[in-house]
Amino acid sequence: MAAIPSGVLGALDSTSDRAVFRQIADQLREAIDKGRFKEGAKLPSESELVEHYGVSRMTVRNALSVLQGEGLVHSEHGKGVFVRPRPPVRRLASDRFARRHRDQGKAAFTVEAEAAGSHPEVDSLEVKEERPTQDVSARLGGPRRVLARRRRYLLDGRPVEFATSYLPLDIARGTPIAEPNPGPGGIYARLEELGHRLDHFEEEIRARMPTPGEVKFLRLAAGVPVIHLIRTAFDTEGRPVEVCDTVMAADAYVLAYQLPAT
Amino acid sequence: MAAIPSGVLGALDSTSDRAVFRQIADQLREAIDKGRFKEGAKLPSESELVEHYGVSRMTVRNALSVLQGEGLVHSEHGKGVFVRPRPPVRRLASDRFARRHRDQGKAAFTVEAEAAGSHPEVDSLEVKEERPTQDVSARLGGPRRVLARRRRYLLDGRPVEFATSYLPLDIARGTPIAEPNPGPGGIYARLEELGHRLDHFEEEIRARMPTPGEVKFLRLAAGVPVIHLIRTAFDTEGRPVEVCDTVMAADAYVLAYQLPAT
DNA sequence: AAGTGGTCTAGACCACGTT
DNA sequence: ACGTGGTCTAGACCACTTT
Repeated sequence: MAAIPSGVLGALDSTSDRAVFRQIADQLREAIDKGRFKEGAKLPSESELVEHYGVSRMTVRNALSVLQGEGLVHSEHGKGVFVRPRPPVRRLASDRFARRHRDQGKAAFTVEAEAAGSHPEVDSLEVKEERPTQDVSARLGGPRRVLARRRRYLLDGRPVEFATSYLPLDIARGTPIAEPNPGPGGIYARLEELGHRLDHFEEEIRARMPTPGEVKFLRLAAGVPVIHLIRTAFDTEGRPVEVCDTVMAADAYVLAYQLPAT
Repeated sequence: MAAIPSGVLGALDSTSDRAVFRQIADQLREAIDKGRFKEGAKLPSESELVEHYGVSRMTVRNALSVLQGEGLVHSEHGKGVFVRPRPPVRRLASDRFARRHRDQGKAAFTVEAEAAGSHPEVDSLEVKEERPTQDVSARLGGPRRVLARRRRYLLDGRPVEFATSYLPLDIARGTPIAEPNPGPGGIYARLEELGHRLDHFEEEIRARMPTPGEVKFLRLAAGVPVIHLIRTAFDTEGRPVEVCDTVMAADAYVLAYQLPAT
């Protein structure tokens, strides 16, 4: 067991009334912030920290779990605890649904990811008719049944987003929208071909900790929240024609919007 | 010590390879989801859970800390562990900076909160000149010094948001913008009076776990992320005239935007 | 085989809140 | 005084990864 290089971590202040595990967490956090442990670097092992600070292992683990909760580090069984690297971030611009981005043969996600040098994938596509939740139904004007399109997006093998689109059956049934692959330009292009010219979108954004199911499906590290985005698309007659419910790994996204000053 | 009512929590599955503390967390989570423990209700005490499941106290605490990390429960020293109630949510609409909302004598936050029946407060106002971070400087076109306006917003005594506005000195120095109270309509009204008619805003949104400082300042419960919003205001000549850096308690906000389909 | 983190036990003492 | 959660110890055994 290697000793911890001197100067990297300090000593405990026994006169302080701050809990020992918090002091240890503070020192590790500071060392990370100051770059003494760089992104992806391995922290001292639990037993090294036990020896360095002269405390029990549970106290050290308590300190490390604080940092995990903050999203600063992640642990790998049998390997160690590492400073969590920041994954590449996907920027969603407010013009991402502009008609001009809809002309290509590929989905917007694919085009954009390849432009950024990433390898995009879409999986777990499910298309079925179902009964909407009360919230989705209300947003769509009260239909009793809807078409649901579910898919998961991955960048370079990492799942980053899980989305479900809901459309009223009277619009979507029997159209390419009900097919797994709706064709070039996606369902928005199909909606316009069906006479529902899109007028605007409304988006609602929340952030929260993920459910255990979301942790699994998005392979989220500890301390990573999700962004929950609900978008409603309106046609030029003011009718809501689609609700898209999206859960995103918060460390993989930055959302950008432009607001008028008028 | 009261026994736990039968039927509320099940028994452990010793044949499962799922860790015991996870099984306990699963059962408590399910009981909360199904409403067997309602918002604000007290969970069984640690010693009750110890007795019910026949495990050690650390195992029970481990289970409870899982739920805390998910933001489902919070603990109060000496009192118990409670299902975390959802605080009232503040909805930020995309027209919140429209000129028509700027005519009143009060700040937008105050007007809106009172309309919603809440008691708004603004505190810890600090106005000073300082050297901007590299990021803020770049967004403002590269000034070496800026005016910084810091304030914290509270609703019904609870801090919900902490914001700092940065403005180039050549615009703000010696104007009402550099005063603690910039007057009716806020700094955007003053900017327009100074000849910087506002054209549009750009907002960037991220979500992450809070730093220890943010936890303290916003009195955040465990398992509550923050929404980090950076807004840049542009005048009609295309010049960035303000950058506002805002950290919000994620459980107190929903952001709403409207996007054009063009 | 050796080192790492993951789980669990059975205690102990303390600080906080209520009765 | 008593029940609550907060902190800490000193072990134990296990599962995973690397040597």
